[in-house]
Amino acid sequence: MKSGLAIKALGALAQEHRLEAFRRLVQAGADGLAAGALAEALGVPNSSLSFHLAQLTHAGLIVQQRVGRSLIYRADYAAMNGLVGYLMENC
Amino acid sequence: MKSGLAIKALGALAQEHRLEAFRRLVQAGADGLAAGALAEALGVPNSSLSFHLAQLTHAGLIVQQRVGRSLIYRADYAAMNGLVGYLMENC
DNA sequence: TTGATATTTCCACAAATATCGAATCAAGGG
DNA sequence: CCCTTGATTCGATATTTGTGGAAATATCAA
Repeated sequence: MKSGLAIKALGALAQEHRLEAFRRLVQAGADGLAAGALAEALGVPNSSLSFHLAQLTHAGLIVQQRVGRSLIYRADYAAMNGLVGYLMENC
Repeated sequence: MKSGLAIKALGALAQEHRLEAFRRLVQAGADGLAAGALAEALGVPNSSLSFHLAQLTHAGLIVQQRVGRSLIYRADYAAMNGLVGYLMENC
């Protein structure tokens, strides 16, 4: 991982709702979670969460898949490992 | 480490100049680096770097010590390990 | 096609962050 | 005491980020 991407990932996780959302996606594992379920769980309006999910997606930390009407989000473990690896190597 | 502090640390590292400054402080080891030396190395005005060092300090990632006219900054390895540990446990 | 559901995009606005010159503060030397 | 050096704080400004209602998009079911 190069530093530009690491900065994006760090910034994506450096926010209360996003860190919590990511944590829950990690716990949810391969099944992932629908955007709506996540919004309700976090007590955040849909539009706000959508913004945060976009940030996490843009940082490469989560991925999106449409299933029927729902958009399922999943944590990208490899990206997370890449970030931790970067921190351990460089810092 | 609890999530509030993790968010502060993530946010502190999620910036080009701060990540680079922290990286250099880690490499510098126990000797640390003076604020001025760091500012010159990064090519950032003193006042700007001072702002960034304050952010890193507030997040607990670095510590400050006055030596004569200079303020020496050092990376706090324990804090960094705490952050990585938090990420590995929770995410 | 109409309607219901799931979610995103748009918009406007509030709040936080980044930048950097100038003024200020601390410490040491002559 | 005065001057220089090293660094922070202040102040003004530009940029980015976060928020949430309303409108738009997508999918499915009847």
